[in-house]
Amino acid sequence: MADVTLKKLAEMLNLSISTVSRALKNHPDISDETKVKVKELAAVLDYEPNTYAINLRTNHSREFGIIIPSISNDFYQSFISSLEEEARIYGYALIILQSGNNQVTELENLKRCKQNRMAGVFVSITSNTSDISNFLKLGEQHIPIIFFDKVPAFEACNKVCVDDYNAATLAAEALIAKKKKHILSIFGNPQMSITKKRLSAYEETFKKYGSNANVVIQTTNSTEEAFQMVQYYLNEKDRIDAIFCMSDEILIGTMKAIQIMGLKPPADVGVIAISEGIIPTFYYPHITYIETSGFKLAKMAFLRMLACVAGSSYVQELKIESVLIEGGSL
Amino acid sequence: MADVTLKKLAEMLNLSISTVSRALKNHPDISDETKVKVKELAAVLDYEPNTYAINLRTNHSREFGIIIPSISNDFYQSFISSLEEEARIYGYALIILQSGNNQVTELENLKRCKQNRMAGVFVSITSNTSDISNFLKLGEQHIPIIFFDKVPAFEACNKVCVDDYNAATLAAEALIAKKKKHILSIFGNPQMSITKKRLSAYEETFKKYGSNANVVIQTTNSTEEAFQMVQYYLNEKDRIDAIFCMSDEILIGTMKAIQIMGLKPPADVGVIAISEGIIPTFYYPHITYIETSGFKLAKMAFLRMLACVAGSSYVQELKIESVLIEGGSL
DNA sequence: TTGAAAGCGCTAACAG
DNA sequence: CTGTTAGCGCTTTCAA
Repeated sequence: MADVTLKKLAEMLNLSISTVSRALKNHPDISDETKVKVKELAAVLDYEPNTYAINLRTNHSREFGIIIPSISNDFYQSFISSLEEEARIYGYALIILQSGNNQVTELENLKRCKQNRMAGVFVSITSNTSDISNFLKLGEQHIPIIFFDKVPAFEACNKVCVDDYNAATLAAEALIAKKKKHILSIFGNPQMSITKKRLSAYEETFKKYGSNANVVIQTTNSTEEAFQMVQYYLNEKDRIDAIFCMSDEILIGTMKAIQIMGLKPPADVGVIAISEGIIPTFYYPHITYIETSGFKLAKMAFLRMLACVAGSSYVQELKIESVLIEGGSL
Repeated sequence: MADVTLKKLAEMLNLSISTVSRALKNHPDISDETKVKVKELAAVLDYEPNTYAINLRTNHSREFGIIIPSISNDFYQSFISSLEEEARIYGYALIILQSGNNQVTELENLKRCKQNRMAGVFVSITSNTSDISNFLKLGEQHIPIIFFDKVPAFEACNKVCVDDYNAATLAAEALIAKKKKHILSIFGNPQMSITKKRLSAYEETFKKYGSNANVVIQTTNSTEEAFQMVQYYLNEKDRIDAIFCMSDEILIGTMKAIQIMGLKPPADVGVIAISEGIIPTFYYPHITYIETSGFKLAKMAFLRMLACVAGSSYVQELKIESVLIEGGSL
């Protein structure tokens, strides 16, 4: 069966193409009688407007691009999942592009977004991306860009991210409230701005409360390293009484070590993490964590995008406050 | 800066639009001299063809749709991640549509794929989808459909999935090899074909080997239920010596129960699962599992899709063999 | 070797 | 209230 087009409908009804077009969109100029006739036939023939023609004509599509280092990450997963839901509700489609944390691929993906004249692009940059001039170029083409999570330091762009100071502060406060005295605190790659922010807020909080706790700060790049590190500290004579994990990755290594030694939180050692929220439920008791939810962030990013698409031209930096979720491990 | 079009290039070079178009695509009719001239200017002005116009003209796009119950699932995540990589390499974009395991949403998504004249669609159906006539309609529009993972029972369609018989057989064989005698075997929703297949292969294998093991079969719908169930069985006098988990979901509940009771695999109880492969590494020792990798499945599905796009019209059912990954928990 | 022209399906300004 | 017309940017016959 060949495609049903406006032309075909028009011919069958002995109307002009424009009348049919208008009738279908409820244009006030068209008589009710005609509207009914047209709509009926369209329904019968299962007419569907040709998206390509509409795109060409209007010079934009209802597609958003999203460029992320990798989809294999609980945070991005929840972000995407949530974003797709919103997008669908508003009649937009979501196109996923992974950069593999590689700047070259990231740029290629950006180019695709430009070529395909996306309605807008969400970006979480790679850890090496410093020059964002290429991203800003899309702005000239009136393609709004919303940076989320891993955002550039550059000021004049739309950003939506987790409030890292807030998250780390909450974690420190929870440890202080539980009167922990010997705390192993494991942070991620010290080069990343996320680590810097969390670390400084964490340390400041202990100072602010005049805590006398012995806070050991360590950094690591992998689950495996965290695993080794925690084993080492748990074997010391003056054993630590709590562990703070800056990320899910670190939490996984930490819990492996705790399990191999046959220890049980919170009695043997307290555990608290900053997490997306899935991993903490894999253990018993659930891990107490500071939530950095991709869901909420996605809702916020999407709202900002809608505003930009609608013409908002000013730039905003939005932050999401975290909350403490008690799991029983601290 | 306004968009650069063929027309603009043609005017600037005093050539016709068609000549410019042909020069850009290396048409043999065009002289080398002209080609160079045109390409140079195009490069300088950063000419980019208008995708919308091309789509309209050629009546197809380089976009694949993928409809899944939810992206929040390790298996789909690895599948999508892998599929996106392949797609990008071949110049295709991937559009994600979640059905939320809801048939109505699934149908809406399908409609979108049709409306947007996707080059092809990958589908993993909801657990309730039985009527796939709507999917097959896309075939009439020459939009190939590849079903993966959760595939319909209906014969005449392209399917790519895990070999469930094989996976369950491997698990049973591993348990027999370890001489386990009292095995709690937890399966998922008994309505789903995946459960039926795995269960029958599992039971058959014990029979085939003439095993005298006491194999307790249970089914469950959630992590929480599995958690309760495992606790119950671990508290019995004649305690089980191994647990088989049909899915990651079940494995998580199982491990929670094992942890709360302070038991350590494999000495206290053996554990084996059918899994995507991420979750088993969260525990120590790693869980021994039968791998059902989304990565491999995606590569296969993509190849099949390319063939279909290229015109292959016959229907195939492809299966992926699983492998046993020793983690140390059995 | 190049150009002219038609047309993909739709929208919208303009004219009746 | 309805029709005519031009045109979005590109591809592709057909003609020169």
